[in-house]
Amino acid sequence: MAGKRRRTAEESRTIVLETAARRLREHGLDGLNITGVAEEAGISHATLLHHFGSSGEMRDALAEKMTRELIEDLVRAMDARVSPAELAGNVFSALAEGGHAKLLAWRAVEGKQEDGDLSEVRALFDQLLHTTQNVLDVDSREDLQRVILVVATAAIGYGIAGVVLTDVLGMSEEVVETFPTWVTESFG
Amino acid sequence: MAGKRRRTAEESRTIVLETAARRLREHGLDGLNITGVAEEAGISHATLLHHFGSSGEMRDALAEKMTRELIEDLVRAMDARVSPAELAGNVFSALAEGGHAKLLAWRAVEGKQEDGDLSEVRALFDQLLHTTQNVLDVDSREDLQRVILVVATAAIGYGIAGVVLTDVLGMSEEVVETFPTWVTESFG
DNA sequence: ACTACTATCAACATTTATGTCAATAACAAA
DNA sequence: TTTGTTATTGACATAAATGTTGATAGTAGT
Repeated sequence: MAGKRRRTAEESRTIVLETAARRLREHGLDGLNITGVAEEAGISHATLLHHFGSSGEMRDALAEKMTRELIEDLVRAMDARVSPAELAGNVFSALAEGGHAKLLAWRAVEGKQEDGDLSEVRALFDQLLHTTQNVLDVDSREDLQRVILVVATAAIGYGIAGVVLTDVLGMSEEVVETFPTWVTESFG
Repeated sequence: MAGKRRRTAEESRTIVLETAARRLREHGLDGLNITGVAEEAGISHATLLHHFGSSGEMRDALAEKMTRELIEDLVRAMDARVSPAELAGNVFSALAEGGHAKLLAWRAVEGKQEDGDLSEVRALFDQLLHTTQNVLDVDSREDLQRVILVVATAAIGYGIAGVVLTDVLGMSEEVVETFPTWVTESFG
């Protein structure tokens, strides 16, 4: 029926990766097969392969995109000139948010170690350490590292198992909602 | 060549599930295909299907087994008559240990909500709340819930992303090793 | 209008995963 | 020994995912 719609290569790659990210959220890893992604993206799977080379490379590209978005969220969280506790709360939210936690869970369960630009993440956390070292009430650089680590790990764990845990602990909705704030204020 | 080795049904199921658990640890979710599991377990994949019915049922059985082991580890961690901080440390270790964190990551990324015996987990955490409410230095039941939640989420996040995070934070080995203790002592 | 480039896709080919079946054989009980 | 049960498996069947190819058709530049 409809004649071929010709997009730029970048446009197609973007559509595919956005579709793949949505399917990962909604259907889990099973949603990342190229036939399904291509169909939902409205292109043939041959076209998808033309742009990415292989199924694995598409997944790698998706992981890279999601990692980049996670970093951007973290940067945004740190850019805001707010109180230390609020900054920590932003970092918590950025990490705990569903899609990002799922990215980390995915990579963990696949046994993929972070290949490439871990240096970018490293620089980011360097910045975080620098930004917070003068405002957070900690004695040493070691304590600062510990505080950041506990906030980060708690956020990730919360993003992955928060619903179940607050359930089995019988926590009220109000206590749940104020938990991120409580965590960060307990340290900030 | 070798004649048929006949095991009891339970024996075969055990061998299969142990093999599957090992493959999940070593190869990620891709390791859970029945052909691979059967081969590594030393049986035909037809036999595997005979015992489990389908690939999905084998995975469900594996998830159940791993959940049971996680609960047993938690029970063990709580049984020990130790100081509150040490108890919290044991809970931390039980959750952070590789296999268990991977189980939770797996379920999170598959979007499976806990189907069945969540009641068992609930009872366990009830016990934990009861055991700790008199020994931990907290003001209210709400604070107790928060403390347990932060220890549990930090442990899970640590099991999933601990290596990467301690790396990008540039933490020394000594600080890393004492982190679980530090977390629990900061609250206990 | 012409050309070069390449995004697009249907059809085909291949590989892998999953599931079925009928026959065999180990083991326990009668 | 005989018999019933069922764990076991090779061979086959099916389904699903991935990858390949050749032809078609937008689009930009000349």
